[in-house]
Formats: sequence, structure tokens, C-alpha cells
Amino acid sequence: METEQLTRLLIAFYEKFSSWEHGVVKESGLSLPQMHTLEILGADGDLRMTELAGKMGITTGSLTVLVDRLERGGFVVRKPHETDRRSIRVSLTEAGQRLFAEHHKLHEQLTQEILCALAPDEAGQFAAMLHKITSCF
Amino acid sequence: METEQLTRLLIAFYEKFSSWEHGVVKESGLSLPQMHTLEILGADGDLRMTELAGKMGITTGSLTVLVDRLERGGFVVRKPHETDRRSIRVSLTEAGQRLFAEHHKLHEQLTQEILCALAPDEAGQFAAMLHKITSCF
DNA sequence: TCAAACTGTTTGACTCTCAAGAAACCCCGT
DNA sequence: ACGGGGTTTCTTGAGAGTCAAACAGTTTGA
Repeated sequence: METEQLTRLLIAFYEKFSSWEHGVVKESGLSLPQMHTLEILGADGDLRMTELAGKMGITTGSLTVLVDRLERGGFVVRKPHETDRRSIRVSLTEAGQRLFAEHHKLHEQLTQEILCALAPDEAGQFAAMLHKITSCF
Repeated sequence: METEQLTRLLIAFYEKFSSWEHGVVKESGLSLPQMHTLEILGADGDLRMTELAGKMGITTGSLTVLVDRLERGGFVVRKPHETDRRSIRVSLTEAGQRLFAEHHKLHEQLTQEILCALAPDEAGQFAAMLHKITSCF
């Protein structure tokens, strides 16, 4: 197995996935970082600003303005933290959950298309390899 | 094979790859779109503005300022097109090629790490599946 | 108790992005 | 020739995303 060839395939897959996401998110009217925020909150539930910023790989300063806009759009809401008065819990609103669910459904449709491209017995192998790979770097 | 599980794995892989790229590019001092430009020019050779913008999924307006900065940094150069005087050929300089080669080497190191996580006979299967998938959506 | 650490916000400076439009240019039909 | 229609490049203006650094309020631990 030549490294060069696999490198090309990995990059091609990443590019393709990235441009798919870009196109799909554009349809929703949100920006990529905004949708990313909704995706994380949808998967992990309410989070504090620092936690959310950490998971997104951005600073809290960047997140502040991002959450500002999402809150203005009615997709998330800031709630005071129960025990720590410094902290804030960022939470999806109804509209936010709806948009997240809609977006997630598109992800599952993409997964279906990918499954169609694979032989039935390959799907499980592919998932297992993906799991190994994701755990390793 | 449950769709939900594979969806999670695909997203996790994408996120991981994305954050790896982000971290690696940051080291180089360039921005993500700037390095992306170098990667495409490195893989495809000289391109006209419109071609480059098309491959990157951005408008020529966006590309203009991007190439401005890369040219100011000495990584690319604008050359007049031989036959079409409207057009411009964007071309990597020595420094640009060096930076691209350096970045590409990091990609190959990542590929090596991924290969280490797979069994010897899995590598070929994984590449074949990746090829099928990338061709299908 | 009180200094150090933490949390979220603000500010200033870049960068990316697009849409709309101006200018230069090519090609083709007349 | 040559003139119009389409293409291509580039500029401009506006809106976002990003970070680093400075700030204020809160918590923690010595």
C-alpha cells in the first residue's frame, strides 16, 4: 500500500465532505461556525462557554460574538449556571433543536448514500476501521 | 449496520481531520484558506483565477484578496496568460513550493499513522472503500 | 482573609467571504 | 473590419469569524 495514494484519497474525501457540509449549511441560512455550534450543543446538551469553546477549538472571545448572533436569531439561549455565578449555560431553543434535527437528518441521508456505495459486508468493516483510525490520532 | 453509528463515526473523523489540519497550518503562519490555495496549486500546477476559485468553492472576489496576500508574502506570483490577456496564471514561487512540500510531508506522516492503526490487509480495503465513497457523492 | 485563578465580555486588528459593479478583453456574426 | 454579447478580472462595501489582550465579577485555596 503506497502512502502517496492513500494520502490523496484521504484529502479527496475530506474535501468532498467539507464541500458537502458547506453547501448544506448554506441552505439553512446559517454560517458554518454557527451550525457547528448547534451541532455540538445538539450532541452534547447544554454547555458552558468555556466547554463549548474548547470543543470547537476557538477562544471564548470568538464564541461570545457567535453566541450573541445565535441568541439574536433565536436558536440558543443563555441561562445562568446553577452553582457558579461566573458561568453561563448555553442551551438550544425549540427553533435551535429543530434546525439541528433537520441538519442531522441530512447527515444521515449522506451516510445512507455512502452505505449504498459499499457492499453489505463492507459497511461493518469500514465502521470498524474508521473507529480505529479516529482513536489513533 | 446502523446508520446512526456510522454517521457519528464519519463526523468524528471529519472533525478530527479538520482540527489536525487547522493545527498544522497554524504552525506554518498561514491561514487555512491560504494553505488550501497552496495545496491546490501544488497538486494541479498553475491555474487561472477562475479555475482556482472554482476548485476552492469561493468567488473570484474572495480569491483576489487571498492571492494578494499570498503574493505579498512571496508564496505565489501572478503571471500574464500567454494567449488570453484578460487572464492571469497564478503560480507557486520557490518559497511557495517549499511550504507546500513541507505541508504535504506532514500529510504523509498522518497517513503513516493511520496505516499503523490498521492491519496490513485492511489498508488496501480501506483505500478501495474510500475510493468508492468519494466517487459516489 | 485575600491573593491567585477562573469565567465571560469587550476591544482592536486581521482575515475571509460575498454581491454588485466597473473595466478590460475575447469571440463571432455581419 | 467592427461592434455587440458574453467572459474574466478586479475593486469596493458590508458582514462575519478569529485572536490576543485587557477587564470586571466570582471562586478557590493557602
